[in-house]
Amino acid sequence: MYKQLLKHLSKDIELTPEEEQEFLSILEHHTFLKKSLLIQPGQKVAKEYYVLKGCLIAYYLDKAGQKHIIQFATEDWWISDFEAFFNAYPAQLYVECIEDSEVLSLDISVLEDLYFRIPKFERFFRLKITKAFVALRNRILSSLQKDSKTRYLEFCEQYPNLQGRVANYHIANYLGITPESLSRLRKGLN
Amino acid sequence: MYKQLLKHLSKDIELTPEEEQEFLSILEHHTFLKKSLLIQPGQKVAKEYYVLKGCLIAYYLDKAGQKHIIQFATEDWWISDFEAFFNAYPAQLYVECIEDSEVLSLDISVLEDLYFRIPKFERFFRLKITKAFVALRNRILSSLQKDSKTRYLEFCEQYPNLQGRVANYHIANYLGITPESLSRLRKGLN
DNA sequence: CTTAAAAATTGATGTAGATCAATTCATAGC
DNA sequence: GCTATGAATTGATCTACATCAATTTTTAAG
Repeated sequence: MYKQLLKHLSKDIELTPEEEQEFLSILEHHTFLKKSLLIQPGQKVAKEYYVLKGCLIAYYLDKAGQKHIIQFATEDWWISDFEAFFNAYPAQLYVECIEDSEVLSLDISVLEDLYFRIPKFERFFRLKITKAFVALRNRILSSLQKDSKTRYLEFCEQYPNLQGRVANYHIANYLGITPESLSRLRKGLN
Repeated sequence: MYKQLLKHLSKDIELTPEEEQEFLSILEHHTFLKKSLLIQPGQKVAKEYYVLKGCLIAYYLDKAGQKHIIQFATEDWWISDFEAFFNAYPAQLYVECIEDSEVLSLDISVLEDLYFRIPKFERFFRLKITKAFVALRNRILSSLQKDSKTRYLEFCEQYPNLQGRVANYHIANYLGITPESLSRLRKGLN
């Protein structure tokens, strides 16, 4: 069941079988239906989520109250509300399932405790967020070269397995354009 | 001399005097003149840099060969080429001084070694990059609400100490607009 | 202080993509 | 299968910002 997850961990850190078991033991398994919310503003406990199956969207609200998609997460992705780590809440996060999904969750306080006992996990999550940082920075770069056709093509390349699974208006939101513009843009690609 | 840096570390981790000394001992001190480059493509060794004094710009190149500013770093900021950590180089980074600057550097391989000996440092840099991630994500949010006047005002709020130190064409580049547009936009603010 | 080079401003014009409105297409519930 | 609701497309128009070109202002060097 969790073979994929352990393989995923083993790319960055080497764990003993006991450590693997310890990690698995602090995870909680959930199934969420399409359209349900994993994270929403005002939630008391911060968690890390690991997607086993299905697809999630992370939305952020800006000051104008607009939702913006900042990330799609599918199988084998981690997603979390990093602001919660610092008890700082300028922006507000929603995480919504757009497909029925299976997810593992990990309470931040339990995770912090694990970091102290087994620093290898601190290493794992440091590497993970560093990669996320790089990916996010590349998104800023591509948004600065503000040609939306190129950005759409990059999106398709980057998420080939999302074709047909994610609504076009979600993709448009992610790209920062309107659904109408995306529609015209796609038309122009044939 | 390094009081500020130690204070900075102590916000996130508690170090013994010996650990503090060990950390300071692996740092190298440099002074760079205005317009010199700390990091440029093709550089063999990856480093972390800590700005003691002055101001640095991190530029990235996109596929079209255009430089885009993705970050300004002043006193007490860390800056580094995270892609180098993974030996992956899709994007190319320049870090340039726009003022005469004093900088401490830390070799990545030495740092990795330190992580194993004293995991607290892994913790420190995990927290640091998590904060950087949050800041970057907020930039994406503000770039999605693509009203450049608002974005400029946010920039001014976020970097109040850069007023007059950074050229307007650098700010325009950072915001993803032309210097002409920034000029008109600023005019409209009076 | 003078001069050259770089930065900032201003003006005129063009364009990508927004907005608003209407229509067609797809999906889900009965 | 039919109907209702949400998604996607298409068209017409508008606007923020880009681009190109010229001018003024600032900065740095001799």
